[in-house]
Amino acid sequence: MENKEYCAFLDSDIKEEKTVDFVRRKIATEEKIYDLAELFKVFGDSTRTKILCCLEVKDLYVGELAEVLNMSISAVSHQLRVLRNAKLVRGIKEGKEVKYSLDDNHVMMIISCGLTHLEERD
Amino acid sequence: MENKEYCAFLDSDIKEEKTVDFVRRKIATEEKIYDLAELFKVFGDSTRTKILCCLEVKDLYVGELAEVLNMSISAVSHQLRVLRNAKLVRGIKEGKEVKYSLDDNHVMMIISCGLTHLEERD
DNA sequence: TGAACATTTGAAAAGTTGTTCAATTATTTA
DNA sequence: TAAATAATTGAACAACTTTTCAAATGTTCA
Repeated sequence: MENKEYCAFLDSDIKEEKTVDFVRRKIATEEKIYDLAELFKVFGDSTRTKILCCLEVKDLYVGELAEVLNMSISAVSHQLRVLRNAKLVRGIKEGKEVKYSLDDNHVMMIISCGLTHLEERD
Repeated sequence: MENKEYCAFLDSDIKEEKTVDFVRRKIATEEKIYDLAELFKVFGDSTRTKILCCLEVKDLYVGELAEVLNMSISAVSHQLRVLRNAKLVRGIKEGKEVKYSLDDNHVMMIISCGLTHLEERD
């Protein structure tokens, strides 16, 4: 900074340094960005996205989901665990069966946002 | 359907069949869900999400992004291509350098949706 | 209690993704 | 024109993900 009026070369160096620091200071924390990416990763698989779309229509048992998706019950169950861990769906035991439903209303908001982008993009 | 009043066993079979068909009919097309998952996959990596957060603060050159993220220029460039293909960012050549910016305003809407979910979840 | 059913779980195989390294392209400037 | 700089690209490797298969868990009901 004290070199400002004496040396144009150093000055431009300092300016660039500032841009980087400025951006670093303004963006969300490392941790928040990591969590955000983890959340989107969950939406980033068409099996899981399809499960979410199904559950928006109607709460469903694991076996029903498997039938709709044309997939093995085991594969669906594995994906349901991922969705459960991300708190996107919830499973409630009803006798032998487990009925799944969307866990909160942001799920469909996020999906709608995505669909809007797709529509305006193409 | 014509068995309805004669056979409870068959009837419950038919009901279950209907649920599956109902859900299948109501959800978005296979293709739309696939595209949606592909879009979210792009957000599902913390390097890329961080790039988007940086570009929200300020348009930046590839080298500046690399410095902010503390990554190689090559790694950043590879990720910028993914973001470009998804039409989330745009690069404009300025001499030797390329200045990147967010391609549309849904990008930050999608990210905000995600952040809101995270905040209300924890 | 034991058979039948729905779901979950763990491990392995097949496929995908992200980073690195080296080479290439494109632009500026000496 | 040659050297320097910024960015892109392709191939290879390591790390991770998704599905499958087999086994385990938990619940109902005969």
